[in-house]
Amino acid sequence: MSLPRMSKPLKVEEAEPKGVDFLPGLAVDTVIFGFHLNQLKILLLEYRNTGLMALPGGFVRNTENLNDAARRILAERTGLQDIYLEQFYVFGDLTRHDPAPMRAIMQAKGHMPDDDHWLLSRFVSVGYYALVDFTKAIPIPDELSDSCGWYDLAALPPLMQDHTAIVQKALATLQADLDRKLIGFNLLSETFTMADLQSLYETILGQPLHRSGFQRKILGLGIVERLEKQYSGGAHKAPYLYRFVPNK
Amino acid sequence: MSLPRMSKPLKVEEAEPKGVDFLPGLAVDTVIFGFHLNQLKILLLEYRNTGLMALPGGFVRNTENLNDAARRILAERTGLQDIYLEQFYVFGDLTRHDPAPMRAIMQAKGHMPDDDHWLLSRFVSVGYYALVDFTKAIPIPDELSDSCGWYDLAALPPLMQDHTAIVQKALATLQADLDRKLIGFNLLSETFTMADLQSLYETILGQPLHRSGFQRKILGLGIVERLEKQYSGGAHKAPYLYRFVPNK
DNA sequence: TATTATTGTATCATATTGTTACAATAGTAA
DNA sequence: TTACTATTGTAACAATATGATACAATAATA
Repeated sequence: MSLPRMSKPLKVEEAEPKGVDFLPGLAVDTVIFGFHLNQLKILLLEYRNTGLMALPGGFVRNTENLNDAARRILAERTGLQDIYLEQFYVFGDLTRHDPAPMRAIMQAKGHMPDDDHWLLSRFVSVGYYALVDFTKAIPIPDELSDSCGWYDLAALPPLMQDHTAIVQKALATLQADLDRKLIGFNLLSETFTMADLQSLYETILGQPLHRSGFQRKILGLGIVERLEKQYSGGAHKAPYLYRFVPNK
Repeated sequence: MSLPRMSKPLKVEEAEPKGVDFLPGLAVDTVIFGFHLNQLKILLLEYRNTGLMALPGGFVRNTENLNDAARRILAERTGLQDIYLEQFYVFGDLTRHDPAPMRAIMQAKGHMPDDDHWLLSRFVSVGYYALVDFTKAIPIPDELSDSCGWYDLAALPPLMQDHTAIVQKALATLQADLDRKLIGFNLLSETFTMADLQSLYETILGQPLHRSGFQRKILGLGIVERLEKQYSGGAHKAPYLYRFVPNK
């Protein structure tokens, strides 16, 4: 969650948003997966002058669809455009309500909110996840954040509120959806080797796969086309590059 | 969605709820599946003196967990207790906002709400589904409803707001989850024949299954135990009864 | 006792998956 | 040039799963 940016008519100096512009009590948090050097990564923000790490999140405007809000929030907070986001769970336990981090964030911005300030109230948060090409998705922190960057999923820092649990739930959903949807390809570059793809699957599932069967399975699905060979400089046979063909 | 019942200190006559007791803008709608005579059924309410048909739904108290609210709402509106509900989607499009049905419901109760009444504002609704034993789940309408009963999923009446779309999404989720979870058994009685179970699967999936392979598959999973034979009076071999064994 | 409808399971064919093996490289080093 | 190494693509076989058919074993009924 975040202090949302205002729409254009307001200046940055008035960055304290009016609660009346947003659906009260409803938030969106996004878990953005990337893949690099055989590791799953997620995007985290660091709230300015607080050391608080959080998922990119925000609030839903009165005038926008929920799913559109998720895309806007991701774009505003990380700079990532046109990312397909998928709902995976709604987090609505009372135990997730903890006004302390939000108060710290507001105080770091020079605000001293009353106890009944709308940003300190209970929020139900809709979780979304997305898969992006690590090499192309260059995150840009918004004005609320000291940084916005990739963190190894296997070694996350402590996160604000219940965000660690949100990440775990997103990963579980990703694992369950891996076979049914053509998820993996969004995490790789335009072209990739079969070893790249297998490594991705193994990393998501957390278990090794048989190389021969994996290749046979993927090729049998008819969802990749073979391109030229990749001469990478290694002392071994050069692997083919593949490309995902979506229209099948 | 509904006008929620108040907690005990208030009398039925004061049934107009105070918005301040609930999370504003957030609703829960439930799709309760049953199975009877080879047909999938769902529970629908009919709002009193309006003819409006709706899913059992309601609002989330400030003091309860979201998932607990779903169970409470189902119990209050239909009388069904201790039902395991599962989230399946959040409906948050602007197009679903239509104050007309809610105004009609309130007027039928003798209220004349202002245009800015909280119940007439936009709501984001969390969809939950559940599977219940048709023979044991006897729905009881609440005081808001003329009736609460089972309707054939294949021939639903027109529903309020976007509830038809909510039902469709719930069914799609049920179909997708059928193999991964042991869903079907909640829809049958304690004991059932293999033909009962196969019919259920065929109805949910909307396609016929091969009898031999189905039996082999289910028995191979080790999730049912065979009981005595069922002498049903038909002029044919008596089928065995089976029971679901959850601890496997 | 024959007939009928249904059930449980065997059987075979086919498809899928698990596993091993091996030829084909692309570099490196002798 | 010629081994040598690591990796890749795929064949080959086994094991398992699935699709389809067949058939014996009933419970009632006529």
